[in-house]
Amino acid sequence: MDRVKLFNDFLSQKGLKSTSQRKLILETFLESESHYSTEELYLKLRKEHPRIGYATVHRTLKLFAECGIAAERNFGDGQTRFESVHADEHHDHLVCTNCGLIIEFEDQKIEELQKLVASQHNFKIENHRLELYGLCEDCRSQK
Amino acid sequence: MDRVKLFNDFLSQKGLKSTSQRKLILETFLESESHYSTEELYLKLRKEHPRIGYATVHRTLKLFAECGIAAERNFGDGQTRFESVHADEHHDHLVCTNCGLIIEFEDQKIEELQKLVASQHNFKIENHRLELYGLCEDCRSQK
DNA sequence: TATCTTTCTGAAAATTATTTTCATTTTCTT
DNA sequence: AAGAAAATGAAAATAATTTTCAGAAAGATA
Ligand SMILES: [Mn+2]
Ligand SMILES: [Mn+2]
Ligand SMILES: [Zn+2]
Ligand SMILES: [Zn+2]
Repeated sequence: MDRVKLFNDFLSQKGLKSTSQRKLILETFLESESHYSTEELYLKLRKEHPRIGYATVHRTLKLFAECGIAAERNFGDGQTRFESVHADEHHDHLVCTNCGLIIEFEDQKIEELQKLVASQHNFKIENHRLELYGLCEDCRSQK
Repeated sequence: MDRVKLFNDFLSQKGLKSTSQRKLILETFLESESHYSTEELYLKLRKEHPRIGYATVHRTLKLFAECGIAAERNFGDGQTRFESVHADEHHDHLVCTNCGLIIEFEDQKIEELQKLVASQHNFKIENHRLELYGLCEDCRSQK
C-alpha cells in the first residue's frame, strides 16, 4: 500500500519512530473508508486491542493529517472526523441530518465557480469546504 | 426595526420574558454586522455593562438563532459565531486564514449546481455551508 | 548483544468552549 | 400588592481535545 509507505517516510523524515500502535492504527484506519472520530476509531480498536490508549489514537490521527494521508472534517456534530485522503483527489460532502450517512461528490463546475468568486475578491483560496446537509434517500422515504 | 419585533413576538409566543439584558444584547448584536463569538460579544457588552453575565449572553444568542434572526457559523477556529440573518437572504463566506477577515458572497450558479448534485443523489437539502479559506487581498500583498 | 538516547505510550490531569445548576432577582399576570 | 413563572450571574459541570509525565519501547551506537 502506498499510504503506508507515505506514512513511514513521513515518520523517518521527522525522526519519529515506527511503533506497533502506529502500524495498527494506520491499518485499521485504512481498512474502511469511514469518516472516523477519535472516539469511534478508539472504540473499534479497543475491541481487539484493549491496551490501546485514547491519546495515542488521537495523536496518531493528527499525525496522519499532518502527513497528508488523512484530512480533518467537521460536520457540525461537535466531533472532529478524519478521513483517508487519496492522492490529489478532492471531494465535498452530502451529510444526512437524520442517519448520519455521508455521500461524497465532486463537481468540477462548482470548483470553477469558487475560483471565480475568489478572484473577484482578490482572494487566494488555500482550501474550501462545501457541505450539503439534508435527508438522504432512505430517510426521506421513511418520513 | 423589524428584527426587534420578530424577537419580541418570538418571546411572547414562547412564554418568555422581555428583560433589559435581552434588549441590550439584541441592540448591540444588531448594531454591527459582525460574526460574533459569545466571548467577543460578552467582552464588548461588559465595557458598558460590567454586570452582564457570560451565560446570559450565550443563552440569548442561542435564542436569536432559535428565533431565526441569527445563524450559527463555524469557521474552524473552535468558536461558534453568530451573525445576524436578513429576511430570506442567504450568503456564503470567504475567510482569510491570516487576519480573520470575512467576506460574504452569494453565487446563484453555485446554488443551482448544489441543488443539482443533491437531486442526483435523491437527497433533499435542508441547508448547506460553503466556505472558501485563504488569503485576502491585503494579506496577499503583505507577504 | 548490551547500552544509551530519544521518542512513545497510556492514564490522568489540564484546557477550552459550551451548557447546566441554583440561589436570588425580575417580570408580569392576577 | 402578591404570587407564579422565568431570567440572571456565578460557579460548577460537561465534553472534546490536548498536555503532562513516569515508565516502556525503539533504534542508534559501541
Ligand atoms: Mn469524505
Ligand atoms: Mn456572514
Ligand atoms: Zn439518512
Ligand atoms: Zn487577511
